[in-house]
Amino acid sequence: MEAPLILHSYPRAIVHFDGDAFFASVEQAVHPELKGRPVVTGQERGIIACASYEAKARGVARGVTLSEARKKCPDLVVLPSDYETYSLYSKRMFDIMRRYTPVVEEYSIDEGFADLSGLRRVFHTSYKEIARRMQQAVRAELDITVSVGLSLSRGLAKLASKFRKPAGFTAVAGNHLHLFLPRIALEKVWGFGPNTVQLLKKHGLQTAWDYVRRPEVWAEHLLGKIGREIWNELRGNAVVPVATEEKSTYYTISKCKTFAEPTRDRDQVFARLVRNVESAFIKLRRHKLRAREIQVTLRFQDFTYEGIEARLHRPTGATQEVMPLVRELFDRIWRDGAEYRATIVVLARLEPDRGEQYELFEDRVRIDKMTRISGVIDAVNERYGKHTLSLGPSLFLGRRPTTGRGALPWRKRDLLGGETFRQRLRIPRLGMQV
DNA sequence: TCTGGGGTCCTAGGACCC
DNA sequence: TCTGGGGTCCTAGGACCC
Repeated sequence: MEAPLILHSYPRAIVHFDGDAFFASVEQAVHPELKGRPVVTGQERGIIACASYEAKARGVARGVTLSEARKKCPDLVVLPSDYETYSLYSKRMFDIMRRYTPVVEEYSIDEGFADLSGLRRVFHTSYKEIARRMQQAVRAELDITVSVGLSLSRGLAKLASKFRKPAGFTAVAGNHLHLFLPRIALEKVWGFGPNTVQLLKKHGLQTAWDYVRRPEVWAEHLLGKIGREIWNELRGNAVVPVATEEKSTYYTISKCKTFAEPTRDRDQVFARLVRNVESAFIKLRRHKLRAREIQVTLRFQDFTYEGIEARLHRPTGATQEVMPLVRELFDRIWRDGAEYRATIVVLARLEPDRGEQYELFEDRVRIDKMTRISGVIDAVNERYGKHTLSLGPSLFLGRRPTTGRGALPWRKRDLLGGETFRQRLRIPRLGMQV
């Protein structure tokens, strides 16, 4: 038999706080006249990104199209997303949390963790009371609400904060786990997605409690490392620490855009692809990174994909530098007559952009020039809006299509064959024909 | 849940090398 | 030339998250 569940109340005290309908709440805080009204954000995409609780009460949910939402709720207030303001509120929220402990993890824009372990003496009060003060401070200073969960691990704290929303407060002490976990369905558990839940149900489990009652080795055997971690976290054994250092860099940067209408028009699709490439590179430069690999994928009407990737000879942050290559990749995977639904660009093998490193024989003047052009484009777009200034067709139309030529495109999740082909190009030198 | 956009991490299996 | 065993690195793809 496994070790018993922890019985004392808080061997560690981890708080999870989760902004309630964060974007919509921030809008209501900034525009108090919107309080009590059904507010949604996401106007720019035509799909609801976040719905206030008033809107949710009227049946308006995230992901729904605006036209549908308006049918349900004619007096809906629809706002464009204002990420700058949301980020500002997010920062203030985390600053408030850090007044209580430096051990704060910014998990996403609207949720985070804090480790209060050992702070009862500092504050001369209980963990519950400290967590409540944090929650109240956010409400008092930012005029938005957060739901708070207090428990023994990140995994449990997260379940607790979801248990009551909005403005909920749920503390689950070690001696209450046997009351809490049987009320948590498997699909609520952090880290259990649809596939895992299905698998666990096949083994006769229904709740988080069923899961932690199985031996640890059983969990690990079935679900691997993740399974063991979740098992421990749910039993109150905090195996995943609250990570304070901010995640400063990316492994990949991707941009993906679905068309309003599927199309067979080659120029249309290519134009969208170019726009994605530009967006991806803008983000890349903003984070002072360079890419060594680019992947171009087209999505068909039936949700299958076809893509190609190329390793760059030299890491770059200059959009123009890869445009001829993008053209070539596109030409290789394009299929006449196919109906396309989206373009996806992924920049990978990112590395920090620390100054320039030229290799022998590289055209230093040209590279400098392209880097400067990118800088100017960013500055203009920063000031006048994204894509105000973008690349003209001449920059990428210079190279002739190279369709055919033994191209072997890959198809992900090919429903017919089930085989995966991936074409890989190693480009010895960037084709630059500006 | 009929499908929006942007990420991360883990793992099995192949390539390659003693 | 056939047989082992073991280590490392890399990659594709699955699964999950907000």
